[in-house]
Parts: sequence; structure tokens; C-alpha cells
Amino acid sequence: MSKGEATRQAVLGRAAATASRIGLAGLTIGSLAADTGLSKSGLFAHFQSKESLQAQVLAYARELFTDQVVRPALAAPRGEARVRALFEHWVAAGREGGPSCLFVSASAEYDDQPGPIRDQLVRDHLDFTDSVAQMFRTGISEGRFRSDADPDQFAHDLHGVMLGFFHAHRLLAEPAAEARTRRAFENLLAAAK
Amino acid sequence: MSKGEATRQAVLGRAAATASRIGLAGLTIGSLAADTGLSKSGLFAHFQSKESLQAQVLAYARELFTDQVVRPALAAPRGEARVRALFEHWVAAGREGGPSCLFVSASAEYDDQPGPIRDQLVRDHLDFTDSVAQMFRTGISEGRFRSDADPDQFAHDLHGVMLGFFHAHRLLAEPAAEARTRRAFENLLAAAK
DNA sequence: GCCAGAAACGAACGATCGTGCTAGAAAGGT
DNA sequence: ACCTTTCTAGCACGATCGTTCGTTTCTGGC
Repeated sequence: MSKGEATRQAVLGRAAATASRIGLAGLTIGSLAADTGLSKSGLFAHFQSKESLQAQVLAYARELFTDQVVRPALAAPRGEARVRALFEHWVAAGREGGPSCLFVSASAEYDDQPGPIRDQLVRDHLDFTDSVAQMFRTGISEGRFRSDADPDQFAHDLHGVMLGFFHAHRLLAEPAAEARTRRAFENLLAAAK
Repeated sequence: MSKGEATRQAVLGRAAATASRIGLAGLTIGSLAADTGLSKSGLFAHFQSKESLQAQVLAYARELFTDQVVRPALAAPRGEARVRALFEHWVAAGREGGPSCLFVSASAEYDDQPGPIRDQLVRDHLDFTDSVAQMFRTGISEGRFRSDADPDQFAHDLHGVMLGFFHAHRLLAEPAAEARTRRAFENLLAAAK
């Protein structure tokens, strides 16, 4: 990896961490430069615009999320076990606020602002949601879930459960957040059996 | 109502509408002044600081939400019917993006930024969630829900369902969002019976 | 119709925003 | 060790940020 690429990655790492706290739109070239010890223009040279920076932060977060949540789940046995693994890793990743939070807040920030960032968010979500639905579908064909259960509905519902978790855990700092989320998840699975 | 109070209300209305699109933190004195036809300083004089403006926008949105969702629900018969009415009005209010969206995006924006805004968000959510739990509790004592059902868990789960709705409806512009949300809600009620 | 007080304006402030341009420092292949 | 490419700093720009202040315009009770 070249020097430039190394600092670019370092900047993206910092940016992703900051953005998961104050939001993607709240990112600032100046403060990000101060954080990384670069000059404003030196940092800016790596990205062609602020919007491009945001897009790259999003892509970076997506990779992080895949590493922390999706890939570990794919390592689990197919079917119900994989769905459960996905859930567990998702919760674990969201517990200390990583890329999952970034996606939650970015989705809320850009849900009404058309443009490439929003498009990217939509694409990422559809990709992920398809993966979830596929995992569930395998569970159906393995006989672990009712054959008339709707995989897309399950993916939608699971996402809602996770949004509820992030809200309770991060905004409310609710100690019972995880327990409630786990119960909601079990309820979701139970309804599909 | 005095002249000053009238313009204050008008500004808050505009601000709430804008904030539900671009977020509470995205509000700007300048653009808000341009929107309302006031000068920057003329507008600023009504609020002592930007943070105070944001706090007042939040309070304004809370009243709007109460009017659109909570009060109509309270007009329905107690118990399950009231819970259902609450849900229906909540969905209807969120369909075309009013104060509900503001709370969703503001919660995501401030979930990691301590301060009065966040405190206010937490307080409002706890108040509302208590109301929901209370409605559900009445449903229990009327025998419509299982006696061992957990009202707080129900309120938490319902909130997750609604967050999923806003996400699917506003970010994804998913046509099936409302149908999915309705099914998720029915599933929630069914599990409580 | 006058006059006190409320309400709005215009100009300016220091700071910071995103973005260019140019020169020099560092890196790395040969 | 040289030379080319890559990277970074410095400086400056116009715009906009939140905020202050002094002045002007409007309102409403008498």
C-alpha cells in the first residue's frame, strides 16, 4: 500500500468514527484535518470534494459492517443458525457504536435529500436486506421456518427490531435495551415457525 | 396573541418543516430567515441562541405530534381499540413526513451528543413511551391481551416497528412499507394475545 | 395623535465552511 | 544518487456560520 493510500485509509477511519457520533453531514474538512494531523488542503487533496469524502466514508463503513456482521454470519451453518449469528453479531457491533450507527444516522439524515449519498444508502440497504432475506429463505427450505413465511417481511421486521435497539441503547442508554431486543427477535422467529 | 408571538410561531412552523427534511442540526438562522422573509437579526431576536431555537422547535414538534397522534388516540375507546387508533394515526402522520420524522432524525442525530437537546429528546420519548405502555396495560386489564404481557416491551417493540416504517417509507420509498408495517403491528398484537 | 415599548432591520464581527493554486518535501524506481 | 512521481503544507478566496449592536419602523393603549 502506497503512502497516499495509507493516509487515505487513516483519514477514512477517523472520519467514520466521527461520523458515527455526529453524523455524516456533520463531518467537516477542517476538524477532520485537525484530528488526523494533516493540513486542510493536504487532506482535501485525497478527496475531490466533500460529497466524495462522504461517499467514501460510507463505502468504508460498509466494508467495516460486512467484516463485523455479515461475514461472521456467513461462517455459521446455513439456515436458522446463520440468521441467529447475524443477529448476534449485529447487536454486538452496535453495542459500542461502529458502522451500524453510521448507517442508522445517515439514513435518517438523508432520507429526504436526494443525491448520490442517498442513492448509495438505498443500494447498500437493499443489498443487505436481500442477504438477510436469503438467509431466512434457506431456513424455510430447511424446514426451520413456516413455508408461507415472507423472507422480505422478515428482513424488514428484523431491521425494525435493530433500529429499536439502537434507539434504546444509544439515545436512551437503556440498560434493558439488549434484553428487549433479544425478546423481540425471538418473538420474530417464533412467529415464523 | 401578540405580533411577536405570531411571528415566533410562524418561524417555528417553518423551522419544524425544514428540520423534518434536513434534520434539526441542519437548521440555519440565515436560510430560515430567508424562508420566512425576516432578516437574520430580526429572526434571531426571537430566540436567544441557535440551541434555544432548536429546543423550541423540538417543543413545537412535540405539540404537533401530540395533536396529530396522541390526542386522537385518546379519543378512541380505551384498551386495544386505543392502541390500534394510536398506531393508525402514527402511521398516517408519518406518511407525509411531519413531526414524527423530526423526532426520528433528531434522535439519530443527537444520540451521541450530550446536552439539553438530547435530554429533551429522551424526556419526550420516555413520556410518550409511558403513554403507550399505559394504553397497552389497560388492554391487559380488559382481558384483550395476555396478563403476562410486558407493556414496556410492547411500547419498545412498537417503536421499533414504526422506525422500520419510517426507514422503508422515507429512505427507500418502498411502496410496501405500510403493508409490511401493518403486518408487523398485527404480529405484535397477536403475540400479546 | 402621541408616545412608550415591541419588533424588525442593516451592517458588521470573528470564525469557519468548502475549495482552489502553487511551491516544496517525501517517496521510490532505476 | 538522481529524477520522476506522489504527497503535503501554506496561503488565499468568497460564502456563510452564529452573534452583537445601534437604529429604524411599527403597534397598541391612552
